[in-house]
Amino acid sequence: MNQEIRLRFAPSPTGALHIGGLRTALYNYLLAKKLGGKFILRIEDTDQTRFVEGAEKYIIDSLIWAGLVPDEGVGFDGPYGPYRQSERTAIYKENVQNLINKGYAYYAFDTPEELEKMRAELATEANTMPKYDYKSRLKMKNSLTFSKEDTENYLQSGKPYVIRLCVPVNEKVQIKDIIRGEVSFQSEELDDKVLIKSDGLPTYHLANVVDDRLMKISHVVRGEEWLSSTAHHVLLYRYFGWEAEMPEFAHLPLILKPNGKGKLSKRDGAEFGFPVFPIDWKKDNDYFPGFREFGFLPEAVLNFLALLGWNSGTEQELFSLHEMIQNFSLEQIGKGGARFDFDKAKWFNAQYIQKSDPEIIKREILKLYKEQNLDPNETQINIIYSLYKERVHLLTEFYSQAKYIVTDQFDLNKDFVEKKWNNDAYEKYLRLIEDLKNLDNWTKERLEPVLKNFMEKESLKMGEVLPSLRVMLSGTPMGPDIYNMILALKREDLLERIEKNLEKLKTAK
RNA sequence: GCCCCGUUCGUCUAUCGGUUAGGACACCAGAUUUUCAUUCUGGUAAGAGGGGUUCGACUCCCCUACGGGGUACCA
Repeated sequence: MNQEIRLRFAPSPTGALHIGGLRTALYNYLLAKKLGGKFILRIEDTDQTRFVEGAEKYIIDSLIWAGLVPDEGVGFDGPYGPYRQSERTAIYKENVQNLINKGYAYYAFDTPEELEKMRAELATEANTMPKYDYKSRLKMKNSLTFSKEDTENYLQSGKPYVIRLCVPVNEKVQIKDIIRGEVSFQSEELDDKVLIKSDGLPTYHLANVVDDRLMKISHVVRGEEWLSSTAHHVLLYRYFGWEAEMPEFAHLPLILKPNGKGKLSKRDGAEFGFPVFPIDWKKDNDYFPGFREFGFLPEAVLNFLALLGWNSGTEQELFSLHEMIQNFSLEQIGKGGARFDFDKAKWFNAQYIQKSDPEIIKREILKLYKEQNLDPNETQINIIYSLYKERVHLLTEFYSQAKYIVTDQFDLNKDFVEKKWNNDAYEKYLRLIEDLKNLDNWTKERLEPVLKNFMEKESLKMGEVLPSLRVMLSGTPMGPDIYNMILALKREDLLERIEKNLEKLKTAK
């Protein structure tokens, strides 16, 4: 087999792309690039009832943010378009006609009510969910039970109908899955899947097989939720006469909720306090901040996602996209579902903040402050970066922790005020301010003796003075080296700020 | 209910019949930072249970349990 390598990521535009989808895209991208092939974006918009405005653009924007830019697809062109399934209905109809001619598909005229009735009537204890299959199809209204004339008449009448796959009896359907090995189904267990819906649009099953064939897809890498229906897909390939050139299949394990109970869903973000979307998603009155808004670098998200299920077989944890491509293989993907671990995601991000080109991080810092209507100068940005790059896990912390360098608008840490601050020290700090005022030419070397003196004279410990001073300076008792913090501010501003916040501490207590 | 897939430290995982079961996150302790964070060092911690196969099983087979997915004119 010496065919071109082509992989597709095929989401449906029913809402924001979630992080599991992004991982699927990543694995497709990695394999495509590893094998020197193409990465294709196909939009599976065959369900008009679930169509969500803006979702398609969101998917594209997310992929671009993450750096997984398609070679072909919706928004990127290519020789196998259109890449939007809603624009390919004629193709599906033509192909399904071929199936009907060969007797592998048939028309079905049952209304939703009639289907429901069938399920209710046929339900037994041993089979609580009866299917439209070899057992029931001859009891239903379809071209198998209608005479030729009746079928013709029905079709002409303009009444709605669907086209179903006629699944055989007593056949073993085998699937070769790169991740799971051989998986087999007995055909009696399979239902007569709808291929064309009454609105004339295809279902996923038909559309994905036809498109994968026509778009010359070499590998289908998708979520585990598709494993069961792959048997139907194999049958379709067979009936179309394409079985010998079927793509290879790989079904990915799912990303689970942190508590392991079920797959990660869109609502979990709000519940557990972490992002589940790459970038922010606004819909009606809902707003979901994404990884980007939480302060993640895309490289970190990719690295985190890649390792959620895949490993290189070595002890390396940090991979650039390029290294991931070099090392990737589907065989190295685990079979079990992986729980989402936000702590680990943050750890990756901290690593990337430290590793990344300082200019990129500084640009992000500036953006962050601009969003808050602050305009730090270059010197301040440099100070923020160098003082905090080893302390933060999220880019947003460059603002939340370091904004005191740019503004004096911040609250004093409540916990400190209540538990640590003692008003007995008030007078002492007044005297420190005097000492500082009397000191000119501030440098670390000149400040140090002043502070040491102060502690000795007032019999205060480092552990009391440093947090207290930090609170007066920045609002929180934690932070980088105190001298660096002091020197990060202008002398007059600093003195003024300490005085002001010392008063605040006193009155707040 | 039925079908399919899965199950190694709390979490992500390595191991592809013979290892003191390794690494990472988290956690704990010590060192450094005369504070916090970072960093460094060390530590706690795992093969769901039961049967086989084998000289030998985390690795292979079967059963059970548990988890997940599917069972739509949704993808």
